[in-house]
Amino acid sequence: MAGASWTLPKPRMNGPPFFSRNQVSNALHQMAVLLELSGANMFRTRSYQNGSRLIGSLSQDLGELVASGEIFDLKGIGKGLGTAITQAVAEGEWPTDWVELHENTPAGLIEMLGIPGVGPKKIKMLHDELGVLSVADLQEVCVKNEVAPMKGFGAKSQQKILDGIDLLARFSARRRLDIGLRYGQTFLSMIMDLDGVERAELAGSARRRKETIGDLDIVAAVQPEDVEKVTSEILSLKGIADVKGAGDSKVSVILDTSIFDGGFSLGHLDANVLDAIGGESYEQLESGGTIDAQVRLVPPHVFAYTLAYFTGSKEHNIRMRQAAQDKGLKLNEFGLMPETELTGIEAAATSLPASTESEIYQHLGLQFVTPELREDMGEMEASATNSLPDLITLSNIKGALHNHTTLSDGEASLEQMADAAQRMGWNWLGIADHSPTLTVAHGASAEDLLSQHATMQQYNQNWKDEGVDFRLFSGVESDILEDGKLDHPDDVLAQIDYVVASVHAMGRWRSRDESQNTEDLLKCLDHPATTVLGHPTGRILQGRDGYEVDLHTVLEYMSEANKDGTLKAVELNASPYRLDLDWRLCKRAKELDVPVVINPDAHSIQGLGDIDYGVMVARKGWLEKADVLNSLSADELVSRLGD
DNA sequence: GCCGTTTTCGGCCCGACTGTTTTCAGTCG
Repeated sequence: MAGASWTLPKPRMNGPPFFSRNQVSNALHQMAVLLELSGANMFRTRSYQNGSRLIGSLSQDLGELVASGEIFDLKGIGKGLGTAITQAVAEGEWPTDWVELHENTPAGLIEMLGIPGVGPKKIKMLHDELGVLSVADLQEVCVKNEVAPMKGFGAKSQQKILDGIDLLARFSARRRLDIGLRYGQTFLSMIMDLDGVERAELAGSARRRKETIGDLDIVAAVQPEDVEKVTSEILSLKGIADVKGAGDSKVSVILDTSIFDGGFSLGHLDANVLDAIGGESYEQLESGGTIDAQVRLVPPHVFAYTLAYFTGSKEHNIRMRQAAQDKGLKLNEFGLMPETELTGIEAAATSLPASTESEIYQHLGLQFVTPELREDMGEMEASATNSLPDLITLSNIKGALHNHTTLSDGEASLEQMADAAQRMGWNWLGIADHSPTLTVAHGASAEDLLSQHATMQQYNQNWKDEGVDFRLFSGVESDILEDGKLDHPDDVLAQIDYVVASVHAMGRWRSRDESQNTEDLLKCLDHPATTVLGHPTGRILQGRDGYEVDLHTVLEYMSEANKDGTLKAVELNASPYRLDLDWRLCKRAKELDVPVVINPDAHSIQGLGDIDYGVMVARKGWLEKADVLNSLSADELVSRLGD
């Protein structure tokens, strides 16, 4: 939890609204965690959690909702939370009890929540009875054998805590989507090949394409008489570093990189990213990393239910259960059935049959929800009214605008990149090398940029003459400088096709506050040459948070600008290290009619392949073909870019 | 703390697993 401060946000404005959506959402989330630790009623805790999600994904202006009192109309915001939020937003003051709870909760207790097998109740007991204030304290009292004699604990619990602390120190972090999928798909294909496995699928957050993944869940359909055999076959697969447990229905293991045939390599990393995630030793860290995996073995007739259940999310499952309840049915990982005396797998005998997840949704009168959307972010409502989006697919992609060549810090030449794009079946490719200010990335001079532009025009003419349906677009990734200025003279920018404007001076931007950063981005968008806002927050997953910025305001501003016919698009940076725009905001961009462009930000030929991750996130963000510039033909793009 | 046409109280999703107990509490997903 690097960087988590656990103080309530400070007001950034001098008048209302004193706090932004993100700040209120964060405050509610922190309150939920702190309430949990204080032993509060779990349903009360959940209210804060729901409130946090609700406010965080709000599309309306929070200041206006508060001013008009409509905040109380939101489902999930009642008298308590509504009053607290109103006080904060309108007056700049958090409720006294919120402040006190923050002041009275030692930061170490929050950190202890990360230890597997240790939850709020145990932390509270350890704190109250042994005075434990931190993970280090906890380790000490365990070693001194002071935990085992406590009521409700024992020798095994004490050891489990010590193991958990060890695990937390060794690899506490979640893994990025690309790494998780690499492990997941490899392990899955090994399991599918086993004798006795009839079907198997990746479930969990990997299947939902979350940007990071905690552990892998795989569901396998196995006849009961084969379970024992399959279990032992799984345990003898390569790549298993440790076995955490193996029962009748579940095998729990830890995988390491020996699972990969060709060894483990991350490929090219640009200097910026490498710096943020810990330098040269990073690849070594990843190649020594592990990931937890659970395989659920279930009879074939309950497979679809178990797959749906373990795909989650938890929030989506809750909504599904409520939908079942509304029909007088009970939904669990074994089936969808009328209330019965039977429990567990026995009750499955009374379940409505379903061999696919679609049938489960059908039984509930719902449209099938694709796994990426199962986050309770509006998909249940859309499903009920048969209005889920027709999501973009990889085959809709005809090109991308933000890629690098050897002119700045890319590994491949213009020719090699163009060739690779054609082999991927693309019809066009945009090159946007770095601008002069970014010296670490060998930012190209105006002269070199214009020379590259001339070369591209020549190639374009040649392809046209040869009847090849492929075109290059010349852009630049311009640094956003002080006051939102761009990094080349206007007359230079006017000659090329487009500008991707991105922030790279992260030190400065991260030290400033949200309103100032937002203001500078808006100024930069005012420049007529600015076409695309590149990696909008500058975050590096597992590396560093982005700079503070109110992207809702930025997107609304872009939306207004687009009404004049000028093109202001937001980038969804497809690098698995970034995935920035966040999927939660893709949906907002879509609602505002701000075009999204999925950009691999490729620094090599292989880097173009990162488009896959961009499409995954775009789908998770509800984007359809028409919402994304990548689906345009070269001619259509020319007309969108204007003169 | 939220919710409600069985509405101002009494519910709130559900089950497995673990380790502790001797019928259950805590944690996890």
